[in-house]
Amino acid sequence: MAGPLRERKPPRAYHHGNLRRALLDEALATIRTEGVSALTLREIGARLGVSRTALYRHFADKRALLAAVATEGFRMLRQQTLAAWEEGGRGAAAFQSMGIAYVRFALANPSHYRVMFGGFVDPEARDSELAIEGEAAFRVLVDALAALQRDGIMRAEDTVVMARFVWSVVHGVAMLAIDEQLHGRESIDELLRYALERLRTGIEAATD
Amino acid sequence: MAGPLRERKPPRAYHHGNLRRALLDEALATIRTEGVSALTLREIGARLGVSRTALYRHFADKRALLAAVATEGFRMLRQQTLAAWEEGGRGAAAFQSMGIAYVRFALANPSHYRVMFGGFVDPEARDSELAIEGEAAFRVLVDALAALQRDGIMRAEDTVVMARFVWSVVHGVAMLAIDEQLHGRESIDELLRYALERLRTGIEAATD
DNA sequence: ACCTGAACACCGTTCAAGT
DNA sequence: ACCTGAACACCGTTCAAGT
Repeated sequence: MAGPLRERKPPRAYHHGNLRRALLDEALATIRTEGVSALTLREIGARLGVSRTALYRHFADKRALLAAVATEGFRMLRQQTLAAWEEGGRGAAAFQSMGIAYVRFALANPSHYRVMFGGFVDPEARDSELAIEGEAAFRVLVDALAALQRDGIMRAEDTVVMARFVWSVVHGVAMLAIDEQLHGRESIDELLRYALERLRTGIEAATD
Repeated sequence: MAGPLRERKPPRAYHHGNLRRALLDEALATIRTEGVSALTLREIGARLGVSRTALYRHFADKRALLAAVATEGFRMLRQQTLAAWEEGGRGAAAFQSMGIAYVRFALANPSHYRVMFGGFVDPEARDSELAIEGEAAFRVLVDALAALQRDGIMRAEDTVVMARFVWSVVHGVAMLAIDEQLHGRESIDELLRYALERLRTGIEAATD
């Protein structure tokens, strides 16, 4: 549990290169392995062979580091769900793909996801980079839904409320999966498949 | 941010009474106000006018305190959802009431909810009190769903998978609400109403 | 039994100083 | 600019000791 770690770089050498990126990666790895409450700035520095205070050149404090993790997470999430929507052909099938991409992101990046939604960053400053990225990620979903409504594929109800509902479903599945409340990958896939199908029958426009 | 707090009891006096309960309540209050990452055992002790180490008579360590919070949360959740189901008449309407009771519990007890699902307690020991209470809370949902399936009200699909889906929906709504990703209580109510209605059209048996 | 006080090995953060 | 090392005010936890 303890034991001397340290070195990986010749001591006394400046870090040179992208320390900010290295700090984020090291933090992500620690969160994934030990959980976010076990994250310490000192150990991150030690692992990178860098002074304890070097980090403050790149982040104001620990909260700022976590905010950066969350911001990056929302950006990745937006890109991946948008790619699924566009590459899937922007139709009903693409909407399902978006849902799969969403949960897949959470499973592949549990550290990011936990920080994004674990209550570690307060959603204060409405104009912060974090808030902006969060909004942008949500807008991908709203826009896709609006397009499907225009084509008469989805029910013509309040788009934002519908989008929040869809978000709740995939967020719920992702959270339970990360929390290990579901048991095993197979069980997660089965739930996701079922959820997306029942979501569809719940919000699709009647075809008869 | 700092400032001397302390006292509330004559110093040097033994606590007498239910210290365990007092410790839990103080922890809950701090989590609600400052967040779980700001919870310190020393401050809990100080607030109760008790030694820093008195806590170890009732909990093995900080994780055990959090586990107790989570366990209590699952017990309350089970009682409240079960009450909604039974008092609602065990039908389709009662099922909706269960959903409302679930989200209401989360909103009324965000400290409990955050600890239950925030990744602070590892879901290790399968036979721990925590795991048992968690299973019991989930079983209320499974049993209700099974009853509705027997009456032909719900689709005759895998009950556990269906239950996990329903859980995902209410869990997603609850989490987003606690995270302040929705904006305001009115918005939360609107989403919950919509979600429960679309959940119904998604999983109810066809009536024609 | 239940509680205390000192001690230990940690934290995040600041700040004067080095290159 | 970017990094260091010492220092400060905190943590969780242990342990001998008190009632």
